[in-house]
Amino acid sequence: MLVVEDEARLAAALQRGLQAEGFAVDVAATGPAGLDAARHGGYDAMILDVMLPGLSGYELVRRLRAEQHWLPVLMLSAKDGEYDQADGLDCGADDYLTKPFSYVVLLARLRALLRRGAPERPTVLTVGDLRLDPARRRVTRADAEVALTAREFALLDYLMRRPGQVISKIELLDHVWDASLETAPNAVEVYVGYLRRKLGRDRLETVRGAGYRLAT
Amino acid sequence: MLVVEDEARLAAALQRGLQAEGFAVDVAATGPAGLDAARHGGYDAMILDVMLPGLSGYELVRRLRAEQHWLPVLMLSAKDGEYDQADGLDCGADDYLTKPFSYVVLLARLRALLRRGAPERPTVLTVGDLRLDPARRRVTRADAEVALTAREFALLDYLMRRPGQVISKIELLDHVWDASLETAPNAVEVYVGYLRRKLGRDRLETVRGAGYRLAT
DNA sequence: CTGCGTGCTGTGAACGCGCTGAGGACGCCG
DNA sequence: CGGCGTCCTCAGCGCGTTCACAGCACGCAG
Repeated sequence: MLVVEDEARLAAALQRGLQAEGFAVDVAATGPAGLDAARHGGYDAMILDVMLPGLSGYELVRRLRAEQHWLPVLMLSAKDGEYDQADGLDCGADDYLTKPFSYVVLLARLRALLRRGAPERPTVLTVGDLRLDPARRRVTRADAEVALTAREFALLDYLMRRPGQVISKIELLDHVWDASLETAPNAVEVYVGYLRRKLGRDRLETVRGAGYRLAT
Repeated sequence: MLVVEDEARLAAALQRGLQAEGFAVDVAATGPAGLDAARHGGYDAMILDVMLPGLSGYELVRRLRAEQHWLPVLMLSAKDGEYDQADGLDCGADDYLTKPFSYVVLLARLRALLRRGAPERPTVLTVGDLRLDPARRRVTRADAEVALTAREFALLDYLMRRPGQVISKIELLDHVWDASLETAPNAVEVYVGYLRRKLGRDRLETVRGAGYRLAT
């Protein structure tokens, strides 16, 4: 279990309590430290405070999800207004608890979370000011809607699930185009071109001889 | 009555018992199957286990409510902790029973639930100036009544429960048409055409290669 | 500088998706 | 039995999408 909480007393209490339940518990006191620990992996779930020094809980989850980490996250917040529950869940948290909370409730929710297993992928992908919503089949760039054809959408979808990574044309052909169908590799170049025109020139980088990369 | 319970023996017992009381009973054994059945509508109430394969009872109710389904839900759980009660009810369940329970109590609560009727349901679905009343089987557009056939109504009903989302023809065929029956996908196109003529051209958007979306 | 390889893009053609009108099958009612 | 409404299939058409091709731009090596 990973606990990310800056308030020392609460963190210690959580650690003791969870250890008593048989969990192995690590504590991180700042946003960046928490993110690093979560990235490192090996945890079954994370308990995460919203108000953190260095990096908010929201931002932390968003980054984690962007990097394809699907660790179950239980969020804690003192707020019940300004930031609401919806915000937390939208960011990719799996459950949400407002302070003050009963310890029993926390445990129960944690167990539920572990039972449920890894969360499904979030409903919207976000990279920079780019947003892609698979359910609504909508793409926005800086809140302006961008009309994409089916193929363009599928390609961008694939790229946005691994932002910053270089993805080869072959891989794109295999996954975005029907594997069986023999299509010229040039098709990828063509569609990258289309996307560049619609999304902005420098968003998709060419890595000569290797593939393409979505700028983060 | 819809019973969602994965433990086969209990499910069978409930079915028999309820049928003896004069209810028509369908059983679903997994979370997703239960959700689909509940979505499809036509039930007076649902008996729902919390621990389900695929999708927890909590999540199931949450999604159901999010989609504007106000079916009365009686939740069953092996837990009796503080968490489960509160959380089950928070999720939108209407009553809560912990296992093991007496069959008489179950029946009594069920009756109470049915008497009480659907929970503060907004009796109509509203999207823009479109209104659909499932109970009265009526549809109005800008307060003018629109006459729809049964199939048109079912299709619009399904679309209005997920406004803004793209819904594929396959999904529509599965849910609006009888799953068993093999119907040509073209039927969907035809009925979308009918609806467009009656509701206005730009209310139903076509997303080429993906499906249809009800404009919000 | 020339030559080569890789990637970009404008053109245009074929394809196939989705829309529509026509009409047949079926059930309901008088 | 005939009229009517609904459901659904079918075939044709329009048009957006997809993709191949060829010529061009650019980086790199000799």
